[in-house]
Amino acid sequence: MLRVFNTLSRTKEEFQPVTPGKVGMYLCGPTVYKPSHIGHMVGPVIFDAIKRYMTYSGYEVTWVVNITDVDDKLIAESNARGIPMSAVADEMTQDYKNNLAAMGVDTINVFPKATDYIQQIVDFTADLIAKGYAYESEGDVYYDVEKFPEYGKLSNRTLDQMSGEGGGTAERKHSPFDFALWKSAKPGEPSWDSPWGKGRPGWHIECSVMSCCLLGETFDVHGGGLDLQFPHHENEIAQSEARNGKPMAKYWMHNGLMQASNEVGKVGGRKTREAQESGAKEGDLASQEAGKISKSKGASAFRDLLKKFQPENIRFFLLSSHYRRPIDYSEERLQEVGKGLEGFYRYFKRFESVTGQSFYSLESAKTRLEGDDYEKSEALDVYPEFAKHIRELRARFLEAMDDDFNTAGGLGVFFDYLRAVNKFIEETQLETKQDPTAQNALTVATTIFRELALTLGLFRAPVEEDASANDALVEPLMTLLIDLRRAAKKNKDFATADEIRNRLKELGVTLEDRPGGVCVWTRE
RNA sequence: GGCGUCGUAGCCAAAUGGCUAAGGCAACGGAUUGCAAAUCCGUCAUUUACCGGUUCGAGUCCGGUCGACGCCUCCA
Repeated sequence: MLRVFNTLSRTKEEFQPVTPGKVGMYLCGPTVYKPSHIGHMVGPVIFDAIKRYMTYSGYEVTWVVNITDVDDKLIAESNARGIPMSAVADEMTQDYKNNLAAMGVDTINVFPKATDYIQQIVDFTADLIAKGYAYESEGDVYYDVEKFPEYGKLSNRTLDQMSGEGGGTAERKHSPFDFALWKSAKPGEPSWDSPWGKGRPGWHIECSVMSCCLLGETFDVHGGGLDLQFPHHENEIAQSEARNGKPMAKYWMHNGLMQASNEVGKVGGRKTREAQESGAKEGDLASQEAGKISKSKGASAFRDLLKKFQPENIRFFLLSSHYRRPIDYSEERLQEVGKGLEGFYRYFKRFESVTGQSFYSLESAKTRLEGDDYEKSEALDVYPEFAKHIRELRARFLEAMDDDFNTAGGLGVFFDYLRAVNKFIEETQLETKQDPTAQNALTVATTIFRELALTLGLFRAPVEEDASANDALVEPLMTLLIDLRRAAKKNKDFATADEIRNRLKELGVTLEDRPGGVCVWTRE
């Protein structure tokens, strides 16, 4: 039984979709005006794992991630670069999608763009005016927050609490908290026709409209970063529920934000504003503090990070803490996680050398029910203790994931799993003995591991080797060196054997002598 | 100022109020090895920032103190 933390109730709830067996999931995607940074990958990777796990659990999931391609920031960027807004949007959308593809986030069903829904946005806005929840003012259309009594229910605040806050010029608005559904166009700005004159959509309306068009008036999961809880998601609720008269989403899920420990300054929050107002005397200090990574300042482009780290390394890192917690970004942390990952890769090679099968080609169960069946395999029962252990590990993993997608707990189980299978190889001496019975048991155990790893989108395919590092000569040269070294060892000429190994190590190549006179090499 | 989150070992990080507080990284022993590497075995939190309370029982619930952070303004 899946349990999900719902921001609306601030508790974990049993997951029961609106329509049995089907799940509609909407994640707020980016405003495409700058290249994405690592913070933009947090949500997609987490919800990718959530979708995979839900699918594995037997749900048919439709996942929508929107692209907001019309916005003040896009207009500013377009002006700054002297190219059309649509060109900026196309370029950054491509960057975003490239990054998702690199990260293996390929489970998103629809990427709707706001500009493809202008007519629906106009209709939606007109509905809100007709129902008395919005009003026109000098070509703009505003949502009248006073008319929606539940305003603030998601972020747990009331209009009274906020009074004295909020701001900007309120001349055109009834209340400073009213927000724009439609903005009139200034000369030269991209615009569309509407009953209120030429203009463009406000920020929040596109999500209400596209989620409704694609997933229905009430869908199951609405996700996004914690920073979107207010005002974005609050406003989406106000718009959608006022228009449709029913709950917008059953479960609201918010992921914690990526924090940068020092390289990116603190950019949000009251301190900065105060610092600015008081002559920035705290500014320098504040910029040294930890703070969330923001695209409005300095975070390096994700595509550059991909040059330094394997996508799987980044994915493993993102899944190594619970999704609702903030996660600190640092290259050291990424490297540390990478060391842990290597143990898995080594095991996959070991598995292949012992059974002759590639881990990546194992056909594992696609659903939990299939897996329940598969784990009963008699090949495993030949080794009762091992069988019991493997089944316990699988149960522990599923238990962790059922409890609000505890990927960190699940990854912990993976390391126990790794030890179990390595130990099994030692105990059965599979590296030096032919033992089909033990090989079968190991294959079953490893296939179950693959089944679980795939629910997180991990270990789907071999990590790409750096093509430039391996030209056709490397393989035969390594074979030559290893043969020479073997001959030296046979003659007890360990000095030569060690020199070969040491000098290769200096070149970044590690030799490992395995039982049976086998020598394996790996490079960094 | 309002609302909220968090504080678990040297670092990272799990844990429906209930058995010995997972796991990773680092470190240190041992097995194995010609020596290594890898792997396995073992050590590494009498205790969850601090103080008090509720309870048969608290990392977990309540109150307070200290500290870190988020939102209230563009954000994933």
